[in-house]
Amino acid sequence: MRPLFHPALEDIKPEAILYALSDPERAAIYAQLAGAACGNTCSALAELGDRVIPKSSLSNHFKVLRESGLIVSERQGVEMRNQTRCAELDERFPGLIKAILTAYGQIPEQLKTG
Amino acid sequence: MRPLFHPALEDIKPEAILYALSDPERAAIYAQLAGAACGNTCSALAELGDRVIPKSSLSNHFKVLRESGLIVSERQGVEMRNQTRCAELDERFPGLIKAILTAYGQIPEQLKTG
DNA sequence: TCCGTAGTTCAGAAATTCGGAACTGTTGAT
DNA sequence: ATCAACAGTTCCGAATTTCTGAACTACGGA
Repeated sequence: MRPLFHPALEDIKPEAILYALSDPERAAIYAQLAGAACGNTCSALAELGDRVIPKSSLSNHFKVLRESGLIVSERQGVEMRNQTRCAELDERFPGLIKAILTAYGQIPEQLKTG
Repeated sequence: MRPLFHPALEDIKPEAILYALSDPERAAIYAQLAGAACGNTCSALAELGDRVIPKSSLSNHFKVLRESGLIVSERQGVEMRNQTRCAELDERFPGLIKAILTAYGQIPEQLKTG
């Protein structure tokens, strides 16, 4: 497996963020991660709405989120822990993530103040 | 020519907004409109960066912006006046547009306070 | 009526997305 | 050591979307 790519904070592009979150399924995954205290695995999120997301699609969603700079993924044994880069991102693009999650009506408690 | 479709405020979807602005060219057009006091025409924006945007592409960009709810277009004689729906949108998705334009580093004066 | 201008629509090529099947890497059992 | 189970990735073909030149429509002026 290829090593996972994570962009440096300064290389994160707004268009990549917007693109990644313009897919409601990905946005829901991201919102879920933003709400989870600890990192979440891939398969834990396979069933967000009514449909079951195929695992290749899910894997791709995580890749898009990761490479846009929204999340960090780290292999932990057989599975993958995924966490948001909220704090970092808010520094680079103030208010952006919060406004997007609010627009989707998915703002988690942790982000409400700030 | 078919009548132009504009979604009602309550029908505007966050994913459509994000998608529309995830294209840097469209975002630049939108930022330009947001900065212009009066509406702007299509062809006035044909040359934003270094490349000249083909007019069919430009027409499509405006269509995407319009149908996502970001702008209103109105025929005025032979040309088209385009205006943003900033105020309305900010009511529906507080802070979203401002945060996006800020992220792109294109926040116009009019939006800086508020 | 005929021409020029602004923008839209059409259509085919190119690029992207989706998802099943095969594969990789890790853990635990025998 | 070998095997099986599991989490996730990669591959690749089908379906969808995007792009843009060319044709077309709509309006205004001469």
